[in-house]
Amino acid sequence: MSAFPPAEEQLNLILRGAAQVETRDELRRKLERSHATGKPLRIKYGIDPTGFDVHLGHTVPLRKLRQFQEFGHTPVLIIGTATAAVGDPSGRDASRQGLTPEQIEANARTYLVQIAKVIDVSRAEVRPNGEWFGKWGFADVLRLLGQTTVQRMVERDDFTKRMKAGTAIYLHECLYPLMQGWDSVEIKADVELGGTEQLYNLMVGRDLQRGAGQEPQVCLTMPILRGLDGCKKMGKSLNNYIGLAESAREMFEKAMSIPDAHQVKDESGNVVETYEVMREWFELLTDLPTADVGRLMSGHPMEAKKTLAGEIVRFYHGTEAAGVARKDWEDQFSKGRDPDTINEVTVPAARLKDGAMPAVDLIAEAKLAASKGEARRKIEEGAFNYGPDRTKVTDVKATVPVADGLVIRLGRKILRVRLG
RNA sequence: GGGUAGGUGGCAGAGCGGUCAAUUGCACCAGACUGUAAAUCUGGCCUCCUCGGAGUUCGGGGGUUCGAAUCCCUCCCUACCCA
Repeated sequence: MSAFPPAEEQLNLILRGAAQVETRDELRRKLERSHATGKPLRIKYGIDPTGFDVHLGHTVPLRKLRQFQEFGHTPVLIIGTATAAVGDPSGRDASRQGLTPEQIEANARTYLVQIAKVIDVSRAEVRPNGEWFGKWGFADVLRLLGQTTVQRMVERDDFTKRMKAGTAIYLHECLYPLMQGWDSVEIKADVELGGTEQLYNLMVGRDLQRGAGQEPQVCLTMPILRGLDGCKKMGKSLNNYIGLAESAREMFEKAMSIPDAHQVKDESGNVVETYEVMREWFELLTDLPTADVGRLMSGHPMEAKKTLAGEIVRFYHGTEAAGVARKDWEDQFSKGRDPDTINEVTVPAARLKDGAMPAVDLIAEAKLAASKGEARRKIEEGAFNYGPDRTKVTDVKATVPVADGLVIRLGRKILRVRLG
């Protein structure tokens, strides 16, 4: 008796939302065998600890991994401690900076904490790939390099683009796909997950596994999540992401700011293609059935987006927090009231003169603007106001009477001042 | 090793002795409009203030000049072609 659901049933769910499978038949066979023998499949997902934040873009494959886990398969998380030092060239138009071991170590820890919000890490295998690459000598590296050719490496789209654009491609970047592929050999992966831009790297894993006499892994890619701009890939470098560590409030607000749709235009300004960004987010980030999404999308876009934002927040912060975040958002932006909870900033009481301080200083002190010059400009633009009746300041030299608990606003930003 | 073209503000990309804190586009911020979306229009986008100015910027260092992002020397870096 197998604890696994029938292969066909698993297959249907697994393929939902997926971009590509190499190959579908192999996946079915693996699922059938696992169903028959009761032996879980080993599902690999690799993440390079290159920063502090895991963001929603990562969760697209992670959620797929979670689905496998719920069926009873074994997630194998590769923490790219060795590969992070190289830097993945995939989808890049410039070479990526390698990191120091200390940074990598610190990042790896924070990553796991965040990943635990999506999958059950206690029931997953977590393997830093420094585990094996750390033991390698130069001869091992050479053997790995002998597994591919310059032609095959160079035919990749991202390298071709960089060659054309004349940006540097370093040799060590060519090593990256081989390393990632070798991880699959080490852990005997049955399936590897990744974004569509990972297809090349994933396929290298198949070759290396074949070379090592293993059954090649199935490559399953997920669509790339667009960032807050609704256009480019969500990522750290573009600062268009929602991090898993962010508060319910931040998540909700950011999710609400995504465009409903994004239009791609040609040089003469004609619309070539339109993406329904909101629908993509629904499909990649929530479990709502397709029918529900369709119904929401044909209703009022703002309602649909509130549902979307609420679903995202609920997953990471729970139902209650999602409700609060929604109410706060509605208060602040729809009703033009202050939300119940406002971030606070402490201003030293010594800065006050006769209970007041120059508006420019207040704004700079509260970090609502990057510099005093910017604060001045924002005042002139009429972006600053304070207090319950939203007194607007337009005179650059004006002072603001500051009492403990005063609410100040600049554009969409809002803060409560505490005297310290 | 030889040759050629380059390194300018978050990115792209002008400028090639004074009028350059540096045209323009993208990104970003704010205002109007609104659904805090998009589109559109407007303003802003190195820092400081007493708003008139002042101080630091154009790969690093040095030099020529009354004056340099712009000329010279040197070092570092990149791409392309040849070997």
